[in-house]
Amino acid sequence: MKRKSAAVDPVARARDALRARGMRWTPQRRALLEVLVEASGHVTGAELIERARQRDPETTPSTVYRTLDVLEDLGLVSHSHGHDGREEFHVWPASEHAHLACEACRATWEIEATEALAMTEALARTRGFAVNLSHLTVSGLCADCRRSADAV
Amino acid sequence: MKRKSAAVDPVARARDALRARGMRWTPQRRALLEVLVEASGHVTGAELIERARQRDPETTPSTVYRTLDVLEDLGLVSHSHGHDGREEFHVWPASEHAHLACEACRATWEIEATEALAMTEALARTRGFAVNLSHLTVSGLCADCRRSADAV
DNA sequence: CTCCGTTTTGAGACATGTTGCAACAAGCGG
DNA sequence: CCGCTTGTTGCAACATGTCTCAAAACGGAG
Ligand SMILES: [Mn+2]
Ligand SMILES: [Mn+2]
Ligand SMILES: [Zn+2]
Ligand SMILES: [Zn+2]
Repeated sequence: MKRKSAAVDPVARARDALRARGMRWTPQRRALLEVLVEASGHVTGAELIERARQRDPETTPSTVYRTLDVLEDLGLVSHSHGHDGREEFHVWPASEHAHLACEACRATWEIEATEALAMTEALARTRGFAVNLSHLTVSGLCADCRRSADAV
Repeated sequence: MKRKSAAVDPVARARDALRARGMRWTPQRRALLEVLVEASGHVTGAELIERARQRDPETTPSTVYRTLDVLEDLGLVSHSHGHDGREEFHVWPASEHAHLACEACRATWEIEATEALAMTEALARTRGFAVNLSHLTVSGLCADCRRSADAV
């Protein structure tokens, strides 16, 4: 049997968060939330539209993008940027992390907060700057690709 | 009187670099190079098209973007990404640096290589990863905006 | 100077978002 | 259940790039 406890279901949590701010719970938002709970890893806006259209072919891009903005304001999703600079949404990550991306082989890795501490600490100390870790993508050459490049 | 010495003029340097690779020196590329030498700071592709059109209204976007790619391959320009993820080109920077961007007030700062060393070193040591510093943009809240946020 | 192979350009279609605005509808109060 | 208020949607236009392909032209050879 289902319980209506406050925060078990992410969809219900989103609904409550919206209503708490005087915003509305619409079928379009509900549909996107359902897509998001089934997503994992990093997903672009275009991919989310695609998936939402499988549920409802009437799905409109502008509504999806606007909803993603709202959800980001509520802290329910976050985004970083892929190689092309395109936004990639990150849904309910297990832990906050930054991203590492090899420009050559296009592989990516996640950097946990502890590993990123050296950098965030330095910027906090010297500049009082609070780094948005989830938004951060560090690109460059991974160990393997670096070796290949040296060989040339 | 003008000298044809190898590398004084950035435009000539670009021309030589292109020819050395069997690529061609065209009026379109020359025009963009002339725009670039007069640019400073960070400039988006759209802005460069705009400026190129002041010289030659026939300027075509696809040609500009392709030329920027070529120049980046040659190491003559580099890009990072602004708040919206849009590419921002950096022309012949005095020194290689990363970027710091406040999400609230939209101010930006440059981080010199020495200051970024803490991070690049850590990633090199733990992962053998070579960070592309010029491409890096760290976003978050600057000291001032952090204070304002706390006050709320 | 002319010819030719290869690179480059420009046009147009396409991809991915963003924005203004009028119509719509969620949710509240009566 | 009904009507309002106000947040939301969908459309269309716009912004910024990317990609394909035929036509143009750079630059070296003859
Ligand atoms: Mn980039
Ligand atoms: Mn972003
Ligand atoms: Zn790699
Ligand atoms: Zn700020």
